[in-house]
Amino acid sequence: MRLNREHCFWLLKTEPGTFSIDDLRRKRKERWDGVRNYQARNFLRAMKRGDQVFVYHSSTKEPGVFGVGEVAREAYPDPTQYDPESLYYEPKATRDNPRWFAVDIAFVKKLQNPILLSQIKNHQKLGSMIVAKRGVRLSVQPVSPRHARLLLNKRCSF
DNA sequence: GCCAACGTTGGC
DNA sequence: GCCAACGTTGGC
Repeated sequence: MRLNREHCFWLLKTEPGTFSIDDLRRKRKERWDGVRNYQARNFLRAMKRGDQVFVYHSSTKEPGVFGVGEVAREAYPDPTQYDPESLYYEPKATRDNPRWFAVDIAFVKKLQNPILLSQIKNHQKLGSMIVAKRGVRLSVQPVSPRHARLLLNKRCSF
C-alpha cells in the first residue's frame, strides 16, 4: 500500500472475444493498450501501481464484471500508436509527444460468480455506478470505494 | 442486426 | 468556435 493516497479502483472494459479474464489469468499480466479516448486516457494516467481494477466484459451476451486485476505498471506511451500496421496507429503521435498511454494489468482473480450488468443495474447501491448509466461508453472508469467494497464482498447477495 | 448515445472530424 | 456529418460503442 502507498502512503498519501487511498487505494483507487477502476473498471476496465474489454470484449471477451478479443481479450477476456481467462486470457488475463493465462498470461498473468497484460499490457492494456489501444485506449483511444481522451477521458479514458486521463484515467489510465491516474492509475497507480497496486490499484485494483474490475475486468468488465462488454459486447457480449451477458455483460458484467468477471474478475479483478491489479495495476502492475503505471502509464507509459502506448507502443501501438507508433505502429503503422496497428489498428491503433496514430500518425500524429511522436516519441517526444506521445498521445496515447497504456498500463500493465496483472491477474488477481476471476469471480466465482460474475456480477452481471443486469444485477448492477438492479442493485440499490451499485445502480449508481458509471457503467450502469445509459449511453456511457467510457472504457476506463473510476469505481468509488463504496462500490468497490460491494463488488469485492463475497457475502454481498445479488 | 438495430439503433441510441456519444465522440470526432472538418468545412465554414 | 459552431455544428452537421460521420464513425463507434455497446446494450438489447
